[in-house]
Amino acid sequence: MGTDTTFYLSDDVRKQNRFRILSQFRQFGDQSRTEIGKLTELSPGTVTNVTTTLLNDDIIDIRKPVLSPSANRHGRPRVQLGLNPEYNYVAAGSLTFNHIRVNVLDYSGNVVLTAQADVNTNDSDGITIAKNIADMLSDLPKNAWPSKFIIGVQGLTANDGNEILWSPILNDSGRGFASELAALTGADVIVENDCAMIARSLSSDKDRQNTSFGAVLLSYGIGMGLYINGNPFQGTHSSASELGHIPYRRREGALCRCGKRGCVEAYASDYGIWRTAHLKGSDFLPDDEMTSEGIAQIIATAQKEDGPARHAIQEAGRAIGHGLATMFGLFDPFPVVFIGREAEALNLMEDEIRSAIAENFRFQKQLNVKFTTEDDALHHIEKGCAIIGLEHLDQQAAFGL
Amino acid sequence: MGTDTTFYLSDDVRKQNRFRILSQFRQFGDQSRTEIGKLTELSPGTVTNVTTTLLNDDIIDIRKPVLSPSANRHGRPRVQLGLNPEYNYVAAGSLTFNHIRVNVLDYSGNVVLTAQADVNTNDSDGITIAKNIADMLSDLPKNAWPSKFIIGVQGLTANDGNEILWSPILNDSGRGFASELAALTGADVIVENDCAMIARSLSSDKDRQNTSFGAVLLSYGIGMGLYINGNPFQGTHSSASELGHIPYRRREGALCRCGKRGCVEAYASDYGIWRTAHLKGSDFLPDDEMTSEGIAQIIATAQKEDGPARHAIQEAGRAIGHGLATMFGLFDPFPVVFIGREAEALNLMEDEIRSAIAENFRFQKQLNVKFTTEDDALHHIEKGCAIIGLEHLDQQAAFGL
DNA sequence: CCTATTTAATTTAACCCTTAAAAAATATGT
DNA sequence: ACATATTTTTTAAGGGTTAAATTAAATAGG
Repeated sequence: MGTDTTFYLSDDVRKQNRFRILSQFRQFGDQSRTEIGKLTELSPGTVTNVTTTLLNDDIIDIRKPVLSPSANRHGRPRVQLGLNPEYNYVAAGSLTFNHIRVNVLDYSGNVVLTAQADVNTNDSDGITIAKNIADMLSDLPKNAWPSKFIIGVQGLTANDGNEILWSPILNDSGRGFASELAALTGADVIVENDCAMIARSLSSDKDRQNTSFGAVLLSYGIGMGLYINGNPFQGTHSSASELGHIPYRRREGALCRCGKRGCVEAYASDYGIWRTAHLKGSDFLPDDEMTSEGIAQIIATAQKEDGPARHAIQEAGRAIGHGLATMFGLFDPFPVVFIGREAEALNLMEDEIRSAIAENFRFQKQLNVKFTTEDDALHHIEKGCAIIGLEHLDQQAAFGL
Repeated sequence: MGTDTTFYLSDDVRKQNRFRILSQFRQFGDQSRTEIGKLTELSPGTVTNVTTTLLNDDIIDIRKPVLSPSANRHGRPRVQLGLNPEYNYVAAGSLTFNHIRVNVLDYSGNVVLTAQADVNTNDSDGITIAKNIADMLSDLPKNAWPSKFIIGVQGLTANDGNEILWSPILNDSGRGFASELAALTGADVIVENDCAMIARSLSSDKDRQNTSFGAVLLSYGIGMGLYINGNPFQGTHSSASELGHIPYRRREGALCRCGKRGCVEAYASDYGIWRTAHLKGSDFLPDDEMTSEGIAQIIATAQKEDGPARHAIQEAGRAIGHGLATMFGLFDPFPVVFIGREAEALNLMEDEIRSAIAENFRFQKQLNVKFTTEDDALHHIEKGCAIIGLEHLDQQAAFGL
């Protein structure tokens, strides 16, 4: 929380308290000054001072002077304050294989626009992709124009959010769409790893506050977002934590879409499962013949009967277990949330995952890692992006620039 | 740097600036108030205020009013201030296979005592080990008694420094020596991972400020300490980053001292190399027959001629390369510092390490990671511990408790 | 209807910290 | 001695926070 700027005069204290109070509104919604004071442990006088300047700056708003229905029947009623929706806007989107979806949210977090479109991601250049995205905002009134545009993308993104370093769904030109989009919209464009955003979204859950967990996305690829004791993990310069490309079967391994052999992904992603289920050779990379329906079919069949489909799912489980065991050795064990199309087959792979972990992980006899599943990966990617964008606005509002 | 406590009143500002100034002395040694002011960007008045209270608290000291020989010949001479050596003391030690070494340092960082002893680490209980360590302080005058005792140990240590979770050189009772030592000495005892301390020591190097790097210890085991953009990496609850136990040859793998098969360590540690060089079976775990001299012999032979010794070193290189490639996928590539007995054979393994990385690492065509070597692992372990201990004292002096 | 009671929010006075500017201290050079 | 140079301390002003007092705005009750 907060920011670790140099911090040595009282001006910084004021800004810090401004941010503190904005975060309070962000997390718990509309509140009275009294509540803010109690929860932030700031004195009533300070709350008055800070909220007065926030009101003057149009960052917060006075809501109807409703007094909580059941509570305090006596006394002066509390005045509810809340984030001013019109203070600023952010766009939060997801860019997935051949598909774009964008939400625009006001400063208080309400979605004011949702749009989606199909784009040929792999074959388009950056300008085309940027235009497609920008066009989705055409219905937006000018006064609701976003100043931040956060997009979750499958692939490696730079820590500063300025660059996509590698992506399985974008070519070299397509990777550069962010700067084009910034030029077209005038917004600050930030690209983030899809799984990091899922984790960001899940981390706002009350039960995950300040905990460690990994969000594993099982779909077109195998990705992971990781939180360590409440902080998002990042590599030295990218989103990193590439669970999908941990070596699983080095030498004799199956071909991975990254070009190498034997990655976890080559066995555990949808195309890996498809390949195993259809008894194709380990060099075969499915293309158009693999469809969403085909994958759903495999999962359904695997649930019903023992056979190639179920074996494929189980092999995926072993690969994932191997990858998780490796990660547990480097990051310590953490609870795992599975999400994405194949997550619904977790019941079929859980035994394989757990025994692969037991076989590979050291230092602890019995390791009972908690597994859960979540639905709707796209929703969480976009929610994570929205959180990032709104947090940027909060910092801007609190610290100025 | 600093601490991320809640921060909302001017009292916190003062403490923060106190810490700022102490860190300045810690990093650059004796200085005048003017220099402190310039480097910390605090005003002369503030420097006077803070140094006055620090002087009153006996935390800093007035040095001889030497004025720099060549510089300013006119004007009032600067008064050199410095950390008061007698303010407090720390002990910094290393606990390695059958050996203990301890340094006691005064608050300004001077070593005032060095002692070492042999202990049967694997067969001793916690009380015995603690007594052995405490006895090493017997020559110490009471006024130089350490209030912090930091010890670097091979194995997994808890993030809070209170516990050794697993160690190849300690049995279950031995692992508990820290609390016994605290009781015997009255000091706060903190246990830290040996490689994390090596990395801590190296991170204080000016060229490594705010950078990323890994310190790989090649000796009785394979360990690693990792810095990510200037911050020490820690797992969710332990020192983690166990490079040595990344799966390398899962199924057909050689036996590792951790009980599993095919770990990187099973090929790259001294016993792994010994085993390969002596053409022993993959289940053979050498004991007394493996000596320091024997390892030195293998390295010397490998340097001279092609044969089993050199092949063993090269196989070690492939295992290390595999481990590093896996880490690079999870943390992004980082420069590596090799240290420990086998580091001097880096010239014989570098090609194998690099080609194993090239074979396993994705996302980047040409990866030119910087390799360097460093001598005297024990020295760096102890220096890292000393830095930790003194930093604790600085925080105590600045923030009170 | 008017007043006591209760709770919320603001104002006031005191305190702490920082900084810029002025003053004091302490040397050198002539 | 006296002017000059540099370092350090002191002073006054400004900003932030808090505890306590005050003001505001509602309910309850006779």
